[in-house]
Amino acid sequence: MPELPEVETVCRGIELKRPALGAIEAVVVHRRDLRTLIPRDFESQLKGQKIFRVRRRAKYIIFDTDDYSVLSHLGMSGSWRFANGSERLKHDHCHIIFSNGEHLVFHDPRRFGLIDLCALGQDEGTKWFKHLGVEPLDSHFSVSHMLKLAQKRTTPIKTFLMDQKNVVGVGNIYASEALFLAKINPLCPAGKLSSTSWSDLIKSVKSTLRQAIRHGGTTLRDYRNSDGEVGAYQRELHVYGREGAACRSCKAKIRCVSLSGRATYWCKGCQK
DNA sequence: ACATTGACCTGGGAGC
DNA sequence: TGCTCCCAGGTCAATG
Repeated sequence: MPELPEVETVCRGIELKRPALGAIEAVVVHRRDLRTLIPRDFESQLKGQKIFRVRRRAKYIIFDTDDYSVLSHLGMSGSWRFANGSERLKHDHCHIIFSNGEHLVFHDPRRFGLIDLCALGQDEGTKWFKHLGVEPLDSHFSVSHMLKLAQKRTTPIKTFLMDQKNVVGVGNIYASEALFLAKINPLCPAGKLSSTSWSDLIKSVKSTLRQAIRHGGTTLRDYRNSDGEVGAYQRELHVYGREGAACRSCKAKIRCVSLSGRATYWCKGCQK
């Protein structure tokens, strides 16, 4: 479910409450077998640690503690939420219990999510981060960089944009939305984009993601922030999920095609 | 190296 | 009500 704006929203929500949490009193793992196993010594390593920062890299949430960086990916259906008591819902797989009584709970029906641990600040060297591309809200996401990466690539630009080795954080919703805003056909081979098109696309990706963050992300079904609230960006979507509806710009019918097995929404009138 | 496909897992909605 | 089928915001391994 969650793309960059949703993950960013969760990070900010947790960071807001972080100063009041105190130290980790206990960690309870109910189910270890997520996308990979939660490390067997996860509970003992984190006990007594204090989280001093919550940050994001790509679609990963990172909790920096005294000695460790906890890496968490939400997969398609994962969430972290604050809970008061030790309530345990179906698919709650891990509770982190703080000295102020708050519980931070990882919930993930499909178990595509991930919780892992590395030494503090060593995240960039892990297998999860090693092959990640540039951050889309960073200055390194530039025309020259993307032109070079896309050189001779025949894969559709929409697929290229979603490949985390190129640029991170853009998933199925925001890829369609950014391409619509940039007026670029999602099927266009990545290597065929001119520098003008790349310039438009980079601006569109940045503004789409920033807007979505401002709206607290997109909730199509499951997504909730750490306080259990839904996002609001679903009301702003131009093409995603709107097959057959009239384009907000040219009134043509929004189309849906499958690219690399993912539903891809676009407007034939606007995106040449 | 690159492009494409299926697998991972569960739940919800559509159709019968 | 219940069954089957298809779909879902992500990533990775396997295949040409």
